[in-house]
Amino acid sequence: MANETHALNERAQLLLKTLVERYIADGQPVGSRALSKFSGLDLSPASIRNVMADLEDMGLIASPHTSAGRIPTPRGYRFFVDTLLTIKPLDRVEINQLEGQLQVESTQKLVASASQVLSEITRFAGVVVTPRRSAGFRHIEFLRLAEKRLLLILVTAEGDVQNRIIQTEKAYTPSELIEAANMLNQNYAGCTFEEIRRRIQSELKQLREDMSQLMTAALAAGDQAVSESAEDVVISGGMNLLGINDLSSNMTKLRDLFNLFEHRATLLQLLDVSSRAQGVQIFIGGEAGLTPLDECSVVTAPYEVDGKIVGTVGVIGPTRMAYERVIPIVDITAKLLSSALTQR
Amino acid sequence: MANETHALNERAQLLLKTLVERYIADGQPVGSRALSKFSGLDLSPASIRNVMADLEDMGLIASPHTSAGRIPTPRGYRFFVDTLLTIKPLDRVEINQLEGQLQVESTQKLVASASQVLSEITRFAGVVVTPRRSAGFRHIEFLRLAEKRLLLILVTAEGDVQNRIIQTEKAYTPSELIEAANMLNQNYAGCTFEEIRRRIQSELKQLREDMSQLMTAALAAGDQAVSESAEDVVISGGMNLLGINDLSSNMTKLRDLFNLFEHRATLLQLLDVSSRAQGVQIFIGGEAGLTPLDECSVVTAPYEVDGKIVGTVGVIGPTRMAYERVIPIVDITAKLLSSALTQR
DNA sequence: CATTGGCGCTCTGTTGCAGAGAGTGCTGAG
DNA sequence: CTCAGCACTCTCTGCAACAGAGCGCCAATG
Repeated sequence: MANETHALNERAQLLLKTLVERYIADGQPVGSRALSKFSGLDLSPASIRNVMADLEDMGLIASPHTSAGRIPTPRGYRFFVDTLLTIKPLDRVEINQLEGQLQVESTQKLVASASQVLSEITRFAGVVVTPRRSAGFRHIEFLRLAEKRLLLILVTAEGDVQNRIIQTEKAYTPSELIEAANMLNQNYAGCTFEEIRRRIQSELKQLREDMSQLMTAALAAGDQAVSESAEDVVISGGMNLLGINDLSSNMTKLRDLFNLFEHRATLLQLLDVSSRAQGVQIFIGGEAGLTPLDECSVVTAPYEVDGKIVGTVGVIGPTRMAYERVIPIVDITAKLLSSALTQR
Repeated sequence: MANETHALNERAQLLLKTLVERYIADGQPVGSRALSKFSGLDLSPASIRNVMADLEDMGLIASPHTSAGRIPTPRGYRFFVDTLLTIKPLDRVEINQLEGQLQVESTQKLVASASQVLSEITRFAGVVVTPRRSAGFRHIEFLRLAEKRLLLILVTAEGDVQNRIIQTEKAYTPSELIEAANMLNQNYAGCTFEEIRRRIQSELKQLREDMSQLMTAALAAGDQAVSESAEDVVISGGMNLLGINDLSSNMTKLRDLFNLFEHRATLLQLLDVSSRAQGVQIFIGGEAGLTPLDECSVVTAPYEVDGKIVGTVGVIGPTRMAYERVIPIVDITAKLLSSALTQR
């Protein structure tokens, strides 16, 4: 027993690799005979059994019961994706296809379509964390709808547009509205609402009474607009997971999973962690500490605007997924999203 | 055998009613003994068996196999909801609860929250068809974002706000933009874009060249905004259907159902039909002609704006659902939605 | 000493079978 | 018309037997 240390010899690694690949392809436990056929090595099943016993001792594979083949453990998957996996880059064609399906009209649509594209192309669930907004604005405008109803139009620093209808106590004249908008735009564009509030507070006495009312109403609406469109997670194609028999065998587990989807908060936490890392990250099984994700893996990649990470895209699927395909897809999607968001 | 005609005598009706009620409550086929216990009539199981045989002959109930109890057929359900069902109106409390959960901020939110409320309160899937927009506008505004980028703000006749970013070939001055917006607002407010297009075409020569370019860009954007926000169906809580064992017993059926959800077009067709009727409508099983809805029922009610029907709300659940609860819920939701939409 | 063929062991999945339980249809009596 | 009783049918469960798959171990081999 020389190889009980962490260093797997080359043969053991190759065997583990083919075992994982075959299991991902078939979904069936892999036996020594099958492995001897597909490994490429010219070894008899008996020899392979010895190696498999070692791999099992190291906690990389396990057998569901004495007389079935072996399947990878979470640790086995981890070793596989970390050191054995050979990812093939995407075709130019596939990249174009991805790019073509992103809807660039607005940030919201962009994010939603990214999630949808991921789910469609991988046939798993696509998730995207929407960018956290900096609470500033680029431009503000009032539009008179009715006697005492105003439409507040807010162009955020990211170039996104928000609308809010506000009720006022007093009826403002068009010129008053223009004056107020001008004042906000000229003096405070780029500031957060908190900053504006502080500064206005100190200048309050100089403002006409009616104007200050309008200002505070606008600030409140702005705050609300920003907080409402805070970080959130968009999930597409959750239904796809129904088709995965790895999961659907266990109805309760599946329902737990969907429950997790509805409670976005916990999911957000997981995805936030991933946004601290640089490239593609992979969470296998319950690594994230979320039990409902027991037999799932999460593949994520952060995306950025102007070089700053603002969110995360990813895919949730069964642990037994074709990583070599999913990883580049998530990677490219994150990059496409980054460039689409930076352009605007 | 005098009662083989369509006229069910009172006793048979009562028995059918309790049978359906018990089946809806238990989900188990109902046998003659159970029926004799719960019907309230003082009959022995043997007599009841005679009546049940009649009901089976008429196609109102059926047995899954020789020695199980009976379950209602689709025709049985239909008869039940048409003539036997006693619906109890909602509590004041429940109505308030419903009302409280509707988010009235915008039409979109209102519709989305209606769907969500329905799904949460019934624990089935909630569906709402968004109102088809009349293609007119109430107010239009241009906002300068950058050199040649304008933000077009469109307040629709329904009071909804749409934004569109348009690229122009020429850089317009603020005063030109205001002039263009004023012209559109003063002359064409309330018209459809098609009308405006026709009228502008004839007046084209009188317009300055650069202005006409801006106008046509605005019209195109307006058209797009309107067509994009055409009729659509919003589905909430599709996941709820996972919990229904009536359906989850059959994974394939469940998947078909979710496929139907993704292809909104077909669903839209069904819900459109329902909008022609006046009050609550119930589609049982495949009555709608959609096979994936085999073991489902759809309960719908149209909602209106200013007395004109503009959309449909409803619930999709298992055929074995508590109609006496679901029907008033859908009914009230439609009414609340109507009044919320009419107020604005 | 790594490799290999062989043998016994264990576990699963399927099949056949018997018995219990549930519910029906029918019949004959009140 | 109602009802008790009886035979019949169908499902469900547990049990036993059996084939298949795969492993571990051991002894033989180059």
